[in-house]
Amino acid sequence: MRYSEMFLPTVREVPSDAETVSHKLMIRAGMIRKLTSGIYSYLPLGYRVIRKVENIIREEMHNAGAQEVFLPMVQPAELWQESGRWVHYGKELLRFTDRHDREYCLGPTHEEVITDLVRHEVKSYRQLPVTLYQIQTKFRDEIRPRFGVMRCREFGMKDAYSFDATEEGAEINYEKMYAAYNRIFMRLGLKYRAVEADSGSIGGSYSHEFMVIASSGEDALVFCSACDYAANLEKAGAATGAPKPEKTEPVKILPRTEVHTPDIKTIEDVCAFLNVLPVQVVKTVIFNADGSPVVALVRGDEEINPIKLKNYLGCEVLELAKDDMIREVTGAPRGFAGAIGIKARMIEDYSLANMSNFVMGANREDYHLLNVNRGRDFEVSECADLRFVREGDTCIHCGSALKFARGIEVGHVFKLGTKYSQAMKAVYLDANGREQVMIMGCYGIGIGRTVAASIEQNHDDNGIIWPLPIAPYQVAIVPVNSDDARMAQAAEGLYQALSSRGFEVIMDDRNERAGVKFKDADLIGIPYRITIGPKNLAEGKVEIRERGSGAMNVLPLEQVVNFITGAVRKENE
RNA sequence: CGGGGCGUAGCGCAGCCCGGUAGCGCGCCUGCUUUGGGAGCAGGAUGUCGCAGGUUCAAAUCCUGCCGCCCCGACCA
Repeated sequence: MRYSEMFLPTVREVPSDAETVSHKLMIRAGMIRKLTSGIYSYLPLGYRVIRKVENIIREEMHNAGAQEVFLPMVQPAELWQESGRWVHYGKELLRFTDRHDREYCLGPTHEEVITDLVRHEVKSYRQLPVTLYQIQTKFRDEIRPRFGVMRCREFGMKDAYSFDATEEGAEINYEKMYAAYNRIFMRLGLKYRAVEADSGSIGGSYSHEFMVIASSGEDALVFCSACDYAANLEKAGAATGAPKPEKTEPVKILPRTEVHTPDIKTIEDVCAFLNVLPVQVVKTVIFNADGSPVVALVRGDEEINPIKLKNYLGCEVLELAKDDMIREVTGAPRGFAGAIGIKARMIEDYSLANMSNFVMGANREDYHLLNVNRGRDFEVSECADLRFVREGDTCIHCGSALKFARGIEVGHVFKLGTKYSQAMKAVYLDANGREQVMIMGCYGIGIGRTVAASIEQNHDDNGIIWPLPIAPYQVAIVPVNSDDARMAQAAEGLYQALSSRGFEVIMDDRNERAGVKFKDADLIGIPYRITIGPKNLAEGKVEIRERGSGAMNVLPLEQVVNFITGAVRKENE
């Protein structure tokens, strides 16, 4: 396209409310504009990239046997009441009423709608399995939208849903999608990692997140330095038993004593006051699990991972106990809780395994206990992995050291099981004529977020560096001086030649100085720039520069088409 | 929802403390010059100073209320 005719408003100055590189560059490159908090318009350049990503996803979905549908965004409350999420989804679900006072919501995801569709049409095992997907705008009323399209309220998402008659079938579908996702993110040219994840409010038995590695990422991920284990920090399993140097002699159990610790509440304070190390202290944390108190014990230098605890308990809502509940179970204010005599269900983390003669709250205001020992002083019947792993911890699979990285979650695959099909009665008749509940899976990719993640990974000081498969245009033609008839003519010739062969080309025919054109071409990240300048043109030559590597080639006009064809073909391999 | 900040030309900002004709840079329009990394000169257009109310002879500036946006936290596929 001719630049002079394009709606491509690039800006030199960075908008003051942009924080991340991708947000700044998407605005500067004229890809997006904000309408209101967390809601963005895509301009032509941005939308071209979106469509490229969508089409790659479409191809791989079709290869994986999924069929495209298009589901409503406005959904009736009844459906959500049936699944139970009208109550549980919370304020992220934007609800409203129509003129008849009927209740609706904007779809933040589409399990209910798709389950409703399939339960009406699928009656027999002969019709299964079926996998459907759509690319839709979702709305989630995020508490705090940020980072441009990375975490916004209205966003484009590809979501696929599989329905199977058998567990084995569901597994196969999950594997198919997992493989398709790997192909998608590979084709998009992203450095990513698939990690084990918690399934969160979508529910279901297990899931993987696809994380694009980026220092600006909102999520922490953990991976093994030796084997291929990788997990979300929330999910990452800690090796059982605290790593302890081998002990030669049995520990002498010392008599328990109570010490006065006025206003000493945190582990840090306790350690300083009693001159002990955090590894000699047991942290006693009281939670409110669906209204009942639950006590979790962990070594003083570790942190409780509430998601692990929640999954262990299988409760609906888990939060830190309020002061009155703490007083109720410990008889003391916050800061002095301990295991001895506490009135609640108690679970200890594996990190307590080798501890003896440790420090603990006394369940009495301003007192702690020294030389507490399990068995003698208290018993805990339940033991589980409750703590956050830390960098350097041992891998639960191979025992090597774990490493940390930051990532942007761009895709998530869930094995849902029967959570929705059960609640919404999506059933079929099996070969024996018996009614069975369908087994579901769901698989999402955030489109806009994927684009932003790509920019986070592919940019320099001058702007975006698009990987060829998602570049909005492949080639930019820059005649250094558009007033010069010979340059303009050469540019026009190349433009026609490349366009007619199916390449996507921007011809910068603006009456701007060369510097401006170069800056814009760099900013919007076009992979190949063909510069037509006076000296080279006098010899019938032009210059081709690669945006990413900066590699430069000067070659005769008539070889340009071949060069670009070859370069694009090579990239696609 | 708690804490903090901001709202003045299309964009980025100054002016506000200490009330007195609304400014700068970029962009935009016109002309001339210039033309390989965001040009120079000359001329020009553009504002209900977020909204509402109050104080005052006089409010961008002081006071009250509201709205919007951003950041930190809590929360969350």
